[in-house]
Amino acid sequence: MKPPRPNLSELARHLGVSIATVSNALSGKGRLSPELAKRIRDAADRMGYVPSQAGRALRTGRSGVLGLVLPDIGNPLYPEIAQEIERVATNAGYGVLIANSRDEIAAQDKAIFQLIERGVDGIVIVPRRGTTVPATACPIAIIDTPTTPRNTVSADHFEGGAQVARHLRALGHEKILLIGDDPSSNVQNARINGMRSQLHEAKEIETIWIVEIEAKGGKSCPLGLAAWRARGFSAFACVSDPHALRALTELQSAGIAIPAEATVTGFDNLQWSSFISPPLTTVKMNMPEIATLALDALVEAIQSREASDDTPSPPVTARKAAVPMELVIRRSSGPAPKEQPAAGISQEESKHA
Amino acid sequence: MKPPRPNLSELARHLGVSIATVSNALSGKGRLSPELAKRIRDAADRMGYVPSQAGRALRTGRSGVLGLVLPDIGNPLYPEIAQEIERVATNAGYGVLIANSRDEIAAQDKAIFQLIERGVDGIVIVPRRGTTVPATACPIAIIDTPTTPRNTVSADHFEGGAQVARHLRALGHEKILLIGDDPSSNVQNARINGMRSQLHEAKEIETIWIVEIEAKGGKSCPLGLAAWRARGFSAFACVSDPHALRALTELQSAGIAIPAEATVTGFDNLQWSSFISPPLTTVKMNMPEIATLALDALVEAIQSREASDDTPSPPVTARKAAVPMELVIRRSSGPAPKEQPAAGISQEESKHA
DNA sequence: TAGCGTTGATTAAACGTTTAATCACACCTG
DNA sequence: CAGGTGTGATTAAACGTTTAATCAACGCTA
Repeated sequence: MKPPRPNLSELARHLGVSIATVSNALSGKGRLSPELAKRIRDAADRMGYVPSQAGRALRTGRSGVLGLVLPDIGNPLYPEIAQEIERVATNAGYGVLIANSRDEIAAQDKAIFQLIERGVDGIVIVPRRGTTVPATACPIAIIDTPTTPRNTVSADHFEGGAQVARHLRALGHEKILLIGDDPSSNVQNARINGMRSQLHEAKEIETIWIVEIEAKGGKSCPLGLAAWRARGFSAFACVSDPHALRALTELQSAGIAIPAEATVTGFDNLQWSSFISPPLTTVKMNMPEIATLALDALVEAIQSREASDDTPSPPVTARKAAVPMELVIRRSSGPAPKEQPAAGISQEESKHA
Repeated sequence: MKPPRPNLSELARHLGVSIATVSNALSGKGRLSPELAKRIRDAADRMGYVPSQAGRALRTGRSGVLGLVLPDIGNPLYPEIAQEIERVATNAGYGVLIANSRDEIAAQDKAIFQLIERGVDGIVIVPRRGTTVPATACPIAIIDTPTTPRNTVSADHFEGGAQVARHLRALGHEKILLIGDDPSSNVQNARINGMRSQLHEAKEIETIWIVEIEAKGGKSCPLGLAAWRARGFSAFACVSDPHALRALTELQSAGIAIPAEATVTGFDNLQWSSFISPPLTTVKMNMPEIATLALDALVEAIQSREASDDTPSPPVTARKAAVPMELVIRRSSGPAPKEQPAAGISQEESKHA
């Protein structure tokens, strides 16, 4: 009842062989007879041997752990990223250490440093908007936007925006309001630029930023969308599902029917977007592929670093930098209403099922 | 330009002292003159010394890493938990390794095992509904519900439910629909039981489970809430914000005004719940305190385990098992409508601002 | 039969840290 | 001045693994 956790020497002693032989048998590296190898492997899992990561890490210089830096774990956008990174990493034999940069400019660098201190073999970073990732001694993959200077791989936010815009044009919308949250976000700008790229012939395109509105109206204040509707804007294209949700409920509770009287679209296909009423038209990232590309590149860099020096090097590059997004058409988007409502229309009028 | 990562012996050689002295100076453990200690510390961070976790872990037997097992990282409920655990753990000098049990019954055990394999010092588990956590060789904290047998600490979901119910009663609601997702969830049952505990004198209380409705109607199908409204149910109390969102939008798009004609409440105070229209009345967990309690207990267990044996022991117990929840009253809840609408009412009628 | 290549196993060093044990030395005390 | 007490530093072992180097034994060939 002494050793609930045998180690290599325990095993070796018990079997009457050397430590190296046991190590070789379990890793399949050295030369040894097949029958002895099998005998050792059997004994190993009979005795419940589990290798010490610490010992291995010390010897090999690699910990088998990757770091994941997220701007704000609480933000509903990132869990899906975390989920996929974790899945792919686990498949590749890596553990994932999380770090939260809490959306603060300094916290990101500190988080990265702490991960390195913990001995991670590589880091995946979803950068806080507008920050630059410091050069580090271990390989780094950056997931931001395809046009961000040192980006490794990301969704093609621009093309995703273009898809939304084409969808809205096909539905006949002429006056479209683009709703962003923060103009300093690379991702949001890419999406908005993508939308604008397809809307040159539209009658009127405007962009509003929620942080600017909230700076005046206070946190969670109304966005005044009913007024935009009254001015004839029939489509409200948001840079993320939570904002679409905000728009959708604000319009609904102002008595404007979706999609009959106004169209609302989002981005990211968050879990609840499919079961609200009406279900939200949105754009989905191919996170499994993004995660796979990022981690493939990262793992390759880690392995090639093998016996090399470890001077800071630029972020790794993936086989493909931009992964297409997928437009998910649901019922929150519909044909532009025929009649242009007169300006100053009351919220109470014009109601259909 | 050779050594971007000096180690203790490098430092020692450079300073002309022994390795042990350097170690002592940096840890403040042994006996040495203050001025030498300072000289060593200065040199250490001038040369950019960063200790090897691997070496330390091997020697001390502790990795400084905790594992966090979540049922489904993609679920919007868990990120906040992850965020707070990460925060508290970082403050306590621990790293957090995440593991996803993907809501599968087997994956949870595998995830736990993998964490142990990676050498974590302790594990925080938010158990998948209805599973039992296996006994392990390292300390474990379980966050589920206060009444779950081996629970360490959690929000007082029952009392939270009671608060919602008292709020609804105070508003005059007599016919209340409780909306759950999955009856096998401990948390959801606790919340529902808590609500029921305060509703004995109410006229009519019913509970519906979304998984059962979807089993018939398909994923994301309507819940048929307008019909319940027509039967006179004026309050729809959901076990989580996403379900409340589903209910709220379903009612709104059926032309039922919130809160004038129906009240909707949720749980968990997710980020978007404050800025939808109307803002959602919900109940908030005190995650910072829960995380603190769980980690305090865990860290204490880790330290007391010091030189002790490492036979499996039951989950750690916290100073306080149930942390009160906080009712957040917003505009989605309002007084019960005066007139009881006649049965079979059409969705089109009875509309106010 | 001496020499050689191959096979199957062992020896020993190394990774970087912590820490108990030791040591040299100076200072006090009886 | 012998013996005891601190002080400030060093020595050396240990954690568990990987792996290059070594070695014994054996079957071949020359």
